[in-house]
Amino acid sequence: MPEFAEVELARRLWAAGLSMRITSVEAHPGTRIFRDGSARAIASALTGAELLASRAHGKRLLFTFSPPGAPGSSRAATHLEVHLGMAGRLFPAPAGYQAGRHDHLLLRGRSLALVFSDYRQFGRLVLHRDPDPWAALPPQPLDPGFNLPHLARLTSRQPRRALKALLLDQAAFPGIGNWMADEICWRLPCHPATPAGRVDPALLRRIARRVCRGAIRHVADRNAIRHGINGFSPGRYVEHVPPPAWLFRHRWKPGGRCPRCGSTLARSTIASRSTAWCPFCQPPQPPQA
DNA sequence: CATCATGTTATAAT
DNA sequence: CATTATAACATGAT
Repeated sequence: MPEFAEVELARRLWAAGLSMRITSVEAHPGTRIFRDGSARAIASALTGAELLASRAHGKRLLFTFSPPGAPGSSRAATHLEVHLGMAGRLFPAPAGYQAGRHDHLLLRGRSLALVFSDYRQFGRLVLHRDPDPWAALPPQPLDPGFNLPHLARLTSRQPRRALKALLLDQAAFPGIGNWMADEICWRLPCHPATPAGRVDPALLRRIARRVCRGAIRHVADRNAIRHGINGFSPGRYVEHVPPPAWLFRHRWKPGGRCPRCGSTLARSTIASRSTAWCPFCQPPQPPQA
């Protein structure tokens, strides 16, 4: 499920445990979540550690922990990288929370527990020992480096590539997923199969940034306020969603209509993902610049 | 029972 | 080599 804004929300929810010392760790071994390492290695690295920092980049999360034991220890910090896959969630829970069937990692502290839950197990947890495992990452849509020359490079690099495929490329648009990609295409407005070379890079930059900011406001900010850091209620995945003026609210409803012109939305598979668009606002474009 | 789902990756095909 | 399609992953909702 998680795209840019849901990932940011997940980061904020686990940030409820900042400066908390992990007294015990429960990690279900044998699930795919730990396929890049081992549940035991994570448990032993984090037991006794303190949560120092959290970062998010695109759909990825990085939580930094002190080395287990004394604060003055010379051992390097440990980083836990989290990817939520299609159905992963992070949430804070009461200290005595009992792990459910799909809760794969619990970090227990004195006052609360941090939980990673993922019923589909497409997510993953990876341990990093490097001082900076995120040394070189592409600019995100809201970063300063996401400027016009950068966008011009993205659209001209592979001019024949479908716009939607470019939007889903995490090296180009970190954090953009299936619903945000459709939202951006709809607002441009461009048919999702439009060749990237035909898209105005300045417009693409502006709309992508606008959709990201809106998603943060509607999905991360409001849910974080509602949950509160002491609320603990994991709640449903999305309680607050973008308003009805967004394509998001209509795209999967049978007979859903374009919020702008009222046309019945079209849908089919583009860039191997199911895609919705307005046939009137986003007519197909011939593959030529 | 069949289909689909806010994602990634390995592999095959073009 | 580069782009694109497909299958696989595990579970729940419709």
